[in-house]
Amino acid sequence: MAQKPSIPKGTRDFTPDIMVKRNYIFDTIKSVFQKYGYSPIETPAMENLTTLMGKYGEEGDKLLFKIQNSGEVFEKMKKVNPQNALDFQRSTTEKGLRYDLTVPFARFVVQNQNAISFPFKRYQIQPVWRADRPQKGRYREFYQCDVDVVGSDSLLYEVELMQIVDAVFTKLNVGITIKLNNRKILAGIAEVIGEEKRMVDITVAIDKLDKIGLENVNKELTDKGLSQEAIDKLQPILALSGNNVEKLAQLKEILASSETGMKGVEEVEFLFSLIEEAAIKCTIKLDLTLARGLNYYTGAIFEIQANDYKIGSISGGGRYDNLTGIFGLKGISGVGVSFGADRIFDVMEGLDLFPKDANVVTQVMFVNFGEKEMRYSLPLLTQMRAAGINAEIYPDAAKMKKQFSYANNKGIPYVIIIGDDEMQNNTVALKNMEAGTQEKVSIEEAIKIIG
RNA sequence: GUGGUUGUAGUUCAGUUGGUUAGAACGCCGGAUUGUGGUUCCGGAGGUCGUGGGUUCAAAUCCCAUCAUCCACCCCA
Repeated sequence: MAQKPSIPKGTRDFTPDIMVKRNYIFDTIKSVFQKYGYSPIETPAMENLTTLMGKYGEEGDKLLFKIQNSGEVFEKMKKVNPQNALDFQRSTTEKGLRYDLTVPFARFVVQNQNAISFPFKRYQIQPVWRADRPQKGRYREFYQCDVDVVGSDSLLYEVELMQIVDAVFTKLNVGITIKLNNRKILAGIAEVIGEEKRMVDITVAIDKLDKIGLENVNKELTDKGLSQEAIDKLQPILALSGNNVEKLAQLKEILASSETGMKGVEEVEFLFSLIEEAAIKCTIKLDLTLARGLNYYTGAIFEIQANDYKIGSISGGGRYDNLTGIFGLKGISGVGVSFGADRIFDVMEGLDLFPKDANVVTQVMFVNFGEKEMRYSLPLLTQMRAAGINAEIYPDAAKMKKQFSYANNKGIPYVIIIGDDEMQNNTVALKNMEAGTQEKVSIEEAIKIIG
Protein backbone atom coordinates (compact mmCIF):
# COMPACT_ATOMS: atom_id res chain seq x y z
CA MET A 1 0.00 0.00 0.00
CA ALA A 2 1.49 3.28 -1.09
CA GLN A 3 1.32 5.78 1.71
CA LYS A 4 0.97 9.43 0.92
CA PRO A 5 4.40 11.00 1.21
CA SER A 6 4.93 14.20 3.12
CA ILE A 7 7.67 16.48 4.37
CA PRO A 8 8.24 17.82 7.88
CA LYS A 9 6.20 20.75 9.07
CA GLY A 10 7.59 24.13 8.06
CA THR A 11 9.76 22.74 5.24
CA ARG A 12 9.08 23.08 1.54
CA ASP A 13 9.87 21.61 -1.85
CA PHE A 14 10.85 24.11 -4.50
CA THR A 15 9.62 23.48 -8.03
CA PRO A 16 11.71 24.70 -10.99
CA ASP A 17 9.63 27.84 -11.60
CA ILE A 18 10.02 28.81 -7.94
CA MET A 19 13.68 27.83 -7.86
CA VAL A 20 14.47 30.09 -10.81
CA LYS A 21 12.94 33.03 -8.94
CA ARG A 22 14.80 32.12 -5.75
CA ASN A 23 18.05 32.01 -7.65
CA TYR A 24 17.29 35.44 -9.03
CA ILE A 25 17.23 36.69 -5.42
CA PHE A 26 20.36 34.77 -4.43
CA ASP A 27 22.26 35.91 -7.51
CA THR A 28 21.32 39.54 -6.95
CA ILE A 29 22.36 39.44 -3.31
CA LYS A 30 25.58 37.60 -4.10
CA SER A 31 26.59 40.06 -6.81
CA VAL A 32 26.15 43.01 -4.43
CA PHE A 33 28.13 41.27 -1.68
CA GLN A 34 30.98 40.66 -4.07
CA LYS A 35 30.87 44.22 -5.37
CA TYR A 36 31.68 45.40 -1.86
CA GLY A 37 34.57 42.98 -1.49
CA TYR A 38 33.10 40.17 0.59
CA SER A 39 34.28 36.57 0.09
CA PRO A 40 32.19 33.43 0.35
CA ILE A 41 32.49 30.77 3.04
CA GLU A 42 30.38 27.81 4.11
CA THR A 43 30.07 26.00 7.41
CA PRO A 44 28.45 22.63 8.26
CA ALA A 45 24.70 22.29 8.68
CA MET A 46 25.31 20.82 12.10
CA GLU A 47 27.42 22.23 14.90
CA ASN A 48 28.31 20.90 18.32
CA LEU A 49 25.60 21.91 20.75
CA THR A 50 28.25 23.49 22.97
CA THR A 51 28.84 25.97 20.16
CA LEU A 52 25.17 26.85 19.78
CA MET A 53 23.69 26.67 23.28
CA GLY A 54 23.38 29.87 25.28
CA LYS A 55 24.05 32.23 22.38
CA TYR A 56 20.49 33.10 21.48
CA GLY A 57 18.88 33.57 24.88
CA GLU A 58 16.52 31.19 26.60
CA GLU A 59 13.98 31.20 23.76
CA GLY A 60 16.68 30.48 21.23
CA ASP A 61 17.89 27.38 23.07
CA LYS A 62 14.38 25.96 22.93
CA LEU A 63 14.20 26.54 19.19
CA LEU A 64 17.39 24.60 18.43
CA PHE A 65 16.93 21.39 16.47
CA LYS A 66 18.95 18.76 18.28
CA ILE A 67 20.34 15.68 16.62
CA GLN A 68 20.22 12.38 18.43
CA ASN A 69 23.55 10.60 18.65
CA SER A 70 23.94 7.59 16.45
CA GLY A 71 24.99 4.23 17.81
CA GLU A 72 23.91 2.58 21.02
CA VAL A 73 22.35 5.64 22.58
CA PHE A 74 20.42 3.70 25.13
CA GLU A 75 23.51 1.89 26.37
CA LYS A 76 25.32 5.18 26.85
CA MET A 77 22.37 6.72 28.66
CA LYS A 78 22.43 3.95 31.19
CA LYS A 79 26.05 4.64 32.07
CA VAL A 80 25.65 8.27 33.10
CA ASN A 81 24.27 9.59 36.33
CA PRO A 82 20.80 10.88 35.48
CA GLN A 83 21.13 13.44 38.27
CA ASN A 84 23.71 15.28 36.17
CA ALA A 85 21.47 16.91 33.58
CA LEU A 86 24.28 18.09 31.32
CA ASP A 87 26.01 14.71 31.20
CA PHE A 88 22.68 13.04 30.63
CA GLN A 89 21.87 15.24 27.68
CA ARG A 90 25.31 14.79 26.18
CA SER A 91 24.92 11.06 26.38
CA THR A 92 22.04 11.28 23.90
CA THR A 93 22.61 14.49 21.98
CA GLU A 94 25.70 16.47 21.23
CA LYS A 95 25.01 18.03 17.83
CA GLY A 96 22.41 20.48 16.59
CA LEU A 97 21.35 22.14 13.35
CA ARG A 98 22.57 25.70 13.08
CA TYR A 99 20.09 28.38 14.20
CA ASP A 100 21.72 31.22 12.30
CA LEU A 101 24.94 31.91 10.42
CA THR A 102 26.48 34.46 12.78
CA VAL A 103 27.43 32.18 15.66
CA PRO A 104 28.90 29.49 13.37
CA PHE A 105 30.82 32.31 11.70
CA ALA A 106 32.27 33.44 15.02
CA ARG A 107 33.33 29.85 15.64
CA PHE A 108 34.81 29.73 12.14
CA VAL A 109 36.83 32.89 12.72
CA VAL A 110 38.30 31.59 15.95
CA GLN A 111 39.18 28.22 14.46
CA ASN A 112 40.61 29.61 11.24
CA GLN A 113 42.22 32.77 12.55
CA ASN A 114 45.57 31.82 11.08
CA ALA A 115 44.13 31.43 7.62
CA ILE A 116 42.37 34.78 7.40
CA SER A 117 43.46 38.38 7.69
CA PHE A 118 41.54 41.15 9.41
CA PRO A 119 39.32 42.95 8.76
CA PHE A 120 37.74 39.77 7.41
CA LYS A 121 34.78 40.35 5.11
CA ARG A 122 32.72 37.30 4.38
CA TYR A 123 29.34 36.38 3.01
CA GLN A 124 27.52 33.11 3.54
CA ILE A 125 24.29 31.89 1.95
CA GLN A 126 23.00 28.71 3.55
CA PRO A 127 19.87 27.31 5.19
CA VAL A 128 19.26 27.54 8.93
CA TRP A 129 16.74 25.65 11.06
CA ARG A 130 14.48 26.66 13.91
CA ALA A 131 12.07 24.38 15.77
CA ASP A 132 9.39 27.05 15.69
CA ARG A 133 5.68 26.76 15.00
CA PRO A 134 5.40 27.65 11.33
CA GLN A 135 3.02 30.35 10.13
CA LYS A 136 2.91 33.04 7.48
CA GLY A 137 6.45 34.09 6.65
CA ARG A 138 7.87 31.69 9.20
CA TYR A 139 9.49 28.43 8.25
CA ARG A 140 11.44 25.76 10.08
CA GLU A 141 14.02 25.62 7.33
CA PHE A 142 14.92 28.85 5.58
CA TYR A 143 17.85 30.55 3.94
CA GLN A 144 19.85 33.37 5.38
CA CYS A 145 22.21 35.45 3.32
CA ASP A 146 24.70 36.83 5.80
CA VAL A 147 27.26 39.50 5.16
CA ASP A 148 29.62 40.29 8.04
CA VAL A 149 32.95 41.89 8.72
CA VAL A 150 35.00 41.06 11.80
CA GLY A 151 38.21 42.54 13.10
CA SER A 152 37.35 46.21 12.86
CA ASP A 153 35.20 48.51 14.97
CA SER A 154 35.08 51.20 12.29
CA LEU A 155 31.63 52.66 11.89
CA LEU A 156 32.38 52.84 8.20
CA TYR A 157 31.28 49.22 8.05
CA GLU A 158 27.88 50.05 9.49
CA VAL A 159 27.56 52.55 6.66
CA GLU A 160 28.78 50.02 4.12
CA LEU A 161 26.21 47.48 5.28
CA MET A 162 23.43 50.02 4.90
CA GLN A 163 24.73 50.72 1.40
CA ILE A 164 24.59 47.01 0.67
CA VAL A 165 21.04 46.75 2.00
CA ASP A 166 20.04 49.75 -0.10
CA ALA A 167 21.72 48.34 -3.21
CA VAL A 168 20.19 44.86 -2.88
CA PHE A 169 16.64 46.07 -2.46
CA THR A 170 17.02 48.71 -5.15
CA LYS A 171 18.11 45.96 -7.54
CA LEU A 172 15.21 43.76 -6.47
CA ASN A 173 12.84 46.70 -6.79
CA VAL A 174 11.54 46.28 -3.23
CA GLY A 175 10.74 49.46 -1.30
CA ILE A 176 12.17 49.31 2.23
CA THR A 177 12.80 51.23 5.41
CA ILE A 178 15.88 50.62 7.54
CA LYS A 179 15.09 50.88 11.20
CA LEU A 180 18.19 51.81 13.15
CA ASN A 181 18.93 51.76 16.84
CA ASN A 182 21.89 51.25 19.13
CA ARG A 183 22.25 48.90 22.04
CA LYS A 184 24.37 51.48 23.84
CA ILE A 185 21.42 53.84 23.82
CA LEU A 186 19.22 51.11 25.24
CA ALA A 187 21.84 50.35 27.88
CA GLY A 188 22.02 54.07 28.66
CA ILE A 189 18.27 54.22 29.12
CA ALA A 190 18.37 51.30 31.54
CA GLU A 191 21.21 53.00 33.38
CA VAL A 192 19.47 56.37 33.63
CA ILE A 193 16.29 54.93 35.07
CA GLY A 194 18.33 52.92 37.56
CA GLU A 195 17.62 49.42 36.21
CA GLU A 196 20.93 48.65 34.51
CA LYS A 197 20.60 44.92 34.82
CA ARG A 198 17.15 44.81 33.29
CA MET A 199 18.11 46.10 29.86
CA VAL A 200 16.83 43.00 28.06
CA ASP A 201 13.44 43.07 29.80
CA ILE A 202 13.08 46.77 29.17
CA THR A 203 13.97 46.58 25.51
CA VAL A 204 11.77 43.56 24.85
CA ALA A 205 8.87 45.43 26.42
CA ILE A 206 9.36 48.71 24.60
CA ASP A 207 9.87 46.80 21.38
CA LYS A 208 6.15 46.07 21.65
CA LEU A 209 5.13 49.72 21.99
CA ASP A 210 3.67 49.84 18.49
CA LYS A 211 1.82 46.60 18.90
CA ILE A 212 0.31 46.66 22.37
CA GLY A 213 0.37 50.36 23.30
CA LEU A 214 1.88 52.37 26.11
CA GLU A 215 -0.40 51.11 28.85
CA ASN A 216 0.31 47.45 28.19
CA VAL A 217 4.02 48.10 27.96
CA ASN A 218 3.98 49.69 31.37
CA LYS A 219 1.95 46.82 32.72
CA GLU A 220 4.42 44.31 31.33
CA LEU A 221 7.29 46.20 32.93
CA THR A 222 5.49 46.16 36.28
CA ASP A 223 4.88 42.42 35.88
CA LYS A 224 8.57 41.93 35.19
CA GLY A 225 9.29 43.56 38.54
CA LEU A 226 10.46 47.04 37.58
CA SER A 227 9.95 49.73 40.22
CA GLN A 228 7.28 52.34 39.67
CA GLU A 229 9.98 54.98 39.94
CA ALA A 230 11.91 53.47 37.05
CA ILE A 231 8.78 53.18 34.93
CA ASP A 232 7.95 56.84 35.59
CA LYS A 233 11.42 57.82 34.49
CA LEU A 234 11.00 55.81 31.34
CA GLN A 235 7.88 57.67 30.19
CA PRO A 236 9.59 60.65 28.52
CA ILE A 237 11.70 58.21 26.52
CA LEU A 238 8.69 56.26 25.32
CA ALA A 239 7.05 59.55 24.37
CA LEU A 240 9.93 60.76 22.18
CA SER A 241 8.68 62.18 18.95
CA GLY A 242 9.77 64.11 15.89
CA ASN A 243 12.26 63.32 13.16
CA ASN A 244 15.61 61.62 13.66
CA VAL A 245 17.47 64.84 14.50
CA GLU A 246 14.85 65.98 17.01
CA LYS A 247 14.76 62.61 18.70
CA LEU A 248 18.54 62.55 19.03
CA ALA A 249 18.54 66.04 20.54
CA GLN A 250 15.99 64.99 23.17
CA LEU A 251 17.92 61.79 23.85
CA LYS A 252 21.10 63.72 24.51
CA GLU A 253 19.42 65.57 27.35
CA ILE A 254 17.85 62.50 28.86
CA LEU A 255 21.01 60.39 28.62
CA ALA A 256 23.45 63.15 29.66
CA SER A 257 24.45 61.28 32.80
CA SER A 258 25.17 58.00 31.03
CA GLU A 259 28.52 57.68 29.32
CA THR A 260 27.45 54.57 27.43
CA GLY A 261 24.20 56.17 26.34
CA MET A 262 25.97 59.26 25.04
CA LYS A 263 28.40 57.08 23.11
CA GLY A 264 25.44 55.37 21.45
CA VAL A 265 23.86 58.69 20.50
CA GLU A 266 27.19 59.82 19.08
CA GLU A 267 27.47 56.67 16.95
CA VAL A 268 23.98 57.04 15.57
CA GLU A 269 24.58 60.71 14.81
CA PHE A 270 27.75 59.79 12.95
CA LEU A 271 25.91 57.23 10.82
CA PHE A 272 23.17 59.68 9.92
CA SER A 273 25.78 62.28 9.00
CA LEU A 274 27.23 59.93 6.38
CA ILE A 275 24.03 58.91 4.63
CA GLU A 276 24.34 61.55 1.98
CA GLU A 277 27.97 60.89 1.07
CA ALA A 278 27.23 57.18 1.02
CA ALA A 279 24.38 57.85 -1.43
CA ILE A 280 21.90 55.73 0.50
CA LYS A 281 18.51 56.35 -1.02
CA CYS A 282 16.12 54.34 1.15
CA THR A 283 14.55 55.74 4.30
CA ILE A 284 16.53 55.27 7.50
CA LYS A 285 14.58 55.77 10.68
CA LEU A 286 15.85 55.97 14.23
CA ASP A 287 13.60 53.60 16.13
CA LEU A 288 14.16 53.34 19.86
CA THR A 289 11.60 50.56 20.15
CA LEU A 290 13.85 48.33 18.06
CA ALA A 291 15.52 45.88 20.41
CA ARG A 292 16.13 42.58 18.61
CA GLY A 293 16.11 39.49 20.71
CA LEU A 294 19.59 38.22 20.02
CA ASN A 295 21.58 39.12 23.06
CA TYR A 296 25.04 39.30 21.49
CA TYR A 297 24.48 42.72 19.89
CA THR A 298 26.38 45.57 21.54
CA GLY A 299 26.22 48.58 19.21
CA ALA A 300 24.20 49.45 16.13
CA ILE A 301 21.18 47.28 15.40
CA PHE A 302 19.27 47.20 12.13
CA GLU A 303 16.01 45.83 11.00
CA ILE A 304 14.64 46.10 7.48
CA GLN A 305 10.94 46.36 6.79
CA ALA A 306 9.21 46.08 3.41
CA ASN A 307 7.21 49.22 2.75
CA ASP A 308 4.28 47.73 0.88
CA TYR A 309 3.84 44.24 2.25
CA LYS A 310 2.91 43.04 5.70
CA ILE A 311 5.36 40.43 6.93
CA GLY A 312 7.95 40.36 9.71
CA SER A 313 11.31 41.97 9.11
CA ILE A 314 12.98 40.82 5.89
CA SER A 315 16.53 41.49 7.05
CA GLY A 316 18.26 42.38 10.26
CA GLY A 317 21.62 42.67 11.92
CA GLY A 318 23.92 44.66 14.09
CA ARG A 319 27.26 45.13 15.78
CA TYR A 320 28.59 42.49 18.15
CA ASP A 321 31.75 43.39 20.01
CA ASN A 322 32.74 40.16 21.59
CA LEU A 323 31.08 37.17 19.95
CA THR A 324 34.40 35.48 19.25
CA GLY A 325 35.37 36.04 22.88
CA ILE A 326 33.12 33.16 23.91
CA PHE A 327 35.27 30.91 21.77
CA GLY A 328 38.53 32.28 23.11
CA LEU A 329 39.46 35.08 20.72
CA LYS A 330 39.13 38.41 22.46
CA GLY A 331 39.10 41.94 21.09
CA ILE A 332 37.49 41.11 17.76
CA SER A 333 34.49 43.28 16.92
CA GLY A 334 32.09 42.35 14.18
CA VAL A 335 29.10 43.78 12.40
CA GLY A 336 26.78 42.14 9.93
CA VAL A 337 23.41 41.93 8.28
CA SER A 338 21.33 38.89 7.42
CA PHE A 339 18.95 38.87 4.45
CA GLY A 340 15.94 36.56 4.84
CA ALA A 341 15.69 35.15 1.34
CA ASP A 342 12.43 33.31 1.93
CA ARG A 343 10.60 36.34 3.22
CA ILE A 344 12.04 38.49 0.45
CA PHE A 345 10.63 35.89 -1.93
CA ASP A 346 7.19 36.15 -0.30
CA VAL A 347 7.29 39.94 -0.56
CA MET A 348 8.31 39.89 -4.22
CA GLU A 349 5.73 37.25 -5.07
CA GLY A 350 3.05 39.17 -3.19
CA LEU A 351 3.88 42.40 -4.97
CA ASP A 352 4.48 40.71 -8.33
CA LEU A 353 8.01 42.07 -8.58
CA PHE A 354 9.77 39.21 -10.37
CA PRO A 355 10.86 40.00 -13.93
CA LYS A 356 8.53 38.30 -16.37
CA ASP A 357 11.15 36.34 -18.26
CA ALA A 358 12.85 35.26 -15.08
CA ASN A 359 11.70 31.66 -15.42
CA VAL A 360 12.97 30.96 -18.92
CA VAL A 361 15.62 28.28 -18.73
CA THR A 362 15.63 26.69 -22.18
CA GLN A 363 15.67 29.24 -24.99
CA VAL A 364 15.18 26.89 -27.90
CA MET A 365 13.96 23.31 -28.35
CA PHE A 366 14.65 21.13 -31.37
CA VAL A 367 11.78 18.98 -32.54
CA ASN A 368 12.65 15.30 -32.90
CA PHE A 369 11.36 13.64 -36.09
CA GLY A 370 13.40 10.46 -35.88
CA GLU A 371 16.90 9.09 -35.75
CA LYS A 372 18.10 10.62 -39.02
CA GLU A 373 16.93 14.10 -38.05
CA MET A 374 18.23 13.68 -34.49
CA ARG A 375 21.73 12.82 -35.79
CA TYR A 376 21.59 15.87 -38.03
CA SER A 377 20.43 18.10 -35.15
CA LEU A 378 23.00 17.20 -32.50
CA PRO A 379 25.91 19.19 -34.04
CA LEU A 380 23.56 22.16 -34.48
CA LEU A 381 22.63 21.95 -30.80
CA THR A 382 26.32 22.01 -29.90
CA GLN A 383 26.76 25.04 -32.13
CA MET A 384 23.83 26.78 -30.37
CA ARG A 385 25.21 26.06 -26.92
CA ALA A 386 28.67 27.23 -27.94
CA ALA A 387 27.03 30.51 -28.94
CA GLY A 388 25.69 30.82 -25.38
CA ILE A 389 22.12 29.72 -26.08
CA ASN A 390 20.39 27.25 -23.75
CA ALA A 391 19.16 24.53 -26.08
CA GLU A 392 17.62 21.07 -25.82
CA ILE A 393 16.16 18.43 -28.11
CA TYR A 394 12.98 16.44 -27.50
CA PRO A 395 13.99 12.90 -26.51
CA ASP A 396 11.66 10.85 -28.75
CA ALA A 397 10.08 11.14 -32.15
CA ALA A 398 6.73 11.75 -30.47
CA LYS A 399 3.76 13.41 -32.04
CA MET A 400 4.21 17.07 -32.91
CA LYS A 401 1.39 17.97 -30.59
CA LYS A 402 3.17 16.40 -27.66
CA GLN A 403 6.51 17.98 -28.51
CA PHE A 404 5.03 21.44 -28.92
CA SER A 405 3.00 21.09 -25.72
CA TYR A 406 6.18 20.32 -23.87
CA ALA A 407 7.86 23.44 -25.23
CA ASN A 408 4.80 25.47 -24.47
CA ASN A 409 4.42 24.27 -20.88
CA LYS A 410 8.06 24.87 -20.20
CA GLY A 411 7.81 28.40 -21.54
CA ILE A 412 10.45 27.80 -24.21
CA PRO A 413 10.30 30.85 -26.50
CA TYR A 414 11.64 29.25 -29.72
CA VAL A 415 11.25 25.86 -31.41
CA ILE A 416 13.38 24.63 -34.29
CA ILE A 417 11.92 22.12 -36.71
CA ILE A 418 14.22 20.13 -38.97
CA GLY A 419 12.79 17.64 -41.47
CA ASP A 420 13.79 16.43 -44.92
CA ASP A 421 13.20 19.82 -46.52
CA GLU A 422 15.34 21.70 -44.08
CA MET A 423 18.16 19.15 -44.18
CA GLN A 424 18.28 19.35 -47.96
CA ASN A 425 18.30 23.15 -48.08
CA ASN A 426 20.65 23.49 -45.14
CA THR A 427 18.10 25.59 -43.22
CA VAL A 428 15.99 25.29 -40.10
CA ALA A 429 12.37 26.23 -39.51
CA LEU A 430 12.43 28.63 -36.58
CA LYS A 431 9.15 29.14 -34.79
CA ASN A 432 8.52 31.97 -32.35
CA MET A 433 6.21 30.37 -29.81
CA GLU A 434 4.78 33.57 -28.42
CA ALA A 435 3.98 35.21 -31.75
CA GLY A 436 3.15 31.94 -33.48
CA THR A 437 5.21 32.97 -36.51
CA GLN A 438 7.66 30.74 -38.35
CA GLU A 439 10.46 31.33 -40.85
CA LYS A 440 13.12 29.35 -42.68
CA VAL A 441 16.60 30.57 -41.83
CA SER A 442 20.17 29.29 -41.64
CA ILE A 443 21.44 28.08 -38.27
CA GLU A 444 23.63 31.18 -38.02
CA GLU A 445 20.65 33.45 -38.51
CA ALA A 446 18.67 31.45 -35.95
CA ILE A 447 21.45 31.96 -33.41
CA LYS A 448 21.38 35.67 -34.11
CA ILE A 449 17.60 35.88 -33.65
CA ILE A 450 17.47 33.85 -30.45
CA GLY A 451 20.59 35.29 -28.87
C1' G B 1 4.56 26.47 24.85
C1' U B 2 -0.94 28.97 24.36
C1' G B 3 -5.46 29.85 21.31
C1' G B 4 -8.20 29.08 16.85
C1' U B 5 -8.97 27.12 11.52
C1' U B 6 -9.28 23.50 7.87
C1' G B 7 -8.65 18.11 6.21
C1' U B 8 -13.20 15.25 -0.07
C1' A B 9 -9.63 13.40 -7.39
C1' G B 10 -2.77 15.42 -9.12
C1' U B 11 -4.45 20.86 -7.59
C1' U B 12 -8.30 24.47 -5.93
C1' C B 13 -12.88 23.60 -3.96
C1' A B 14 -18.74 22.21 -3.98
C1' G B 15 -21.54 18.46 -1.44
C1' U B 16 -28.91 20.53 1.17
C1' U B 17 -32.39 18.83 8.11
C1' G B 18 -27.79 12.38 7.85
C1' G B 19 -30.85 9.15 2.57
C1' U B 20 -29.65 5.69 -4.37
C1' U B 21 -23.79 4.99 -7.97
C1' A B 22 -19.70 11.55 -3.93
C1' G B 23 -19.58 16.33 -8.07
C1' A B 24 -17.24 20.82 -10.69
C1' A B 25 -13.20 23.59 -12.54
C1' C B 26 -8.23 23.31 -13.76
C1' G B 27 -4.53 19.65 -14.81
C1' C B 28 -3.56 14.71 -17.06
C1' C B 29 -4.46 10.92 -21.15
C1' G B 30 -6.83 9.93 -26.05
C1' G B 31 -9.36 11.86 -30.47
C1' A B 32 -11.00 15.98 -34.14
C1' U B 33 -5.45 17.46 -36.56
C1' U B 34 0.40 11.36 -39.32
C1' G B 35 5.04 18.81 -39.98
C1' U B 36 2.87 22.72 -35.30
C1' G B 37 1.80 24.34 -29.10
C1' G B 38 -1.02 28.09 -26.50
C1' U B 39 -7.52 29.16 -28.20
C1' U B 40 -12.04 25.51 -29.64
C1' C B 41 -14.97 20.79 -29.76
C1' C B 42 -15.65 15.43 -28.29
C1' G B 43 -14.29 11.29 -25.18
C1' G B 44 -11.57 8.94 -20.99
C1' A B 45 -8.82 7.72 -16.58
C1' G B 46 -8.45 9.25 -11.61
C1' G B 47 -11.48 9.30 -4.70
C1' U B 48 -10.31 3.40 1.51
C1' C B 49 -14.13 11.48 1.77
C1' G B 50 -6.83 12.48 6.84
C1' U B 51 -6.79 8.06 10.39
C1' G B 52 -9.22 5.13 14.37
C1' G B 53 -13.47 4.42 17.18
C1' G B 54 -18.78 5.66 18.44
C1' U B 55 -24.27 7.01 17.49
C1' U B 56 -27.82 5.29 13.52
C1' C B 57 -31.79 1.04 9.48
C1' A B 58 -28.30 4.50 6.96
C1' A B 59 -22.38 8.90 8.08
C1' A B 60 -18.29 12.87 3.57
C1' U B 61 -22.30 14.99 6.85
C1' C B 62 -23.46 14.10 14.03
C1' C B 63 -20.05 12.79 18.58
C1' C B 64 -15.09 11.43 20.67
C1' A B 65 -9.99 10.59 19.98
C1' U B 66 -5.72 11.06 17.03
C1' C B 67 -2.61 12.87 13.16
C1' A B 68 -1.77 16.61 9.64
C1' U B 69 -2.43 21.73 7.97
C1' C B 70 -2.88 26.84 7.98
C1' C B 71 -3.51 31.30 11.00
C1' A B 72 -2.69 34.28 15.49
C1' C B 73 0.17 34.93 20.24
C1' C B 74 5.28 34.39 22.33
C1' C B 75 9.61 35.04 19.62
C1' C B 76 11.91 35.81 15.08
C1' A B 77 14.47 36.07 8.89
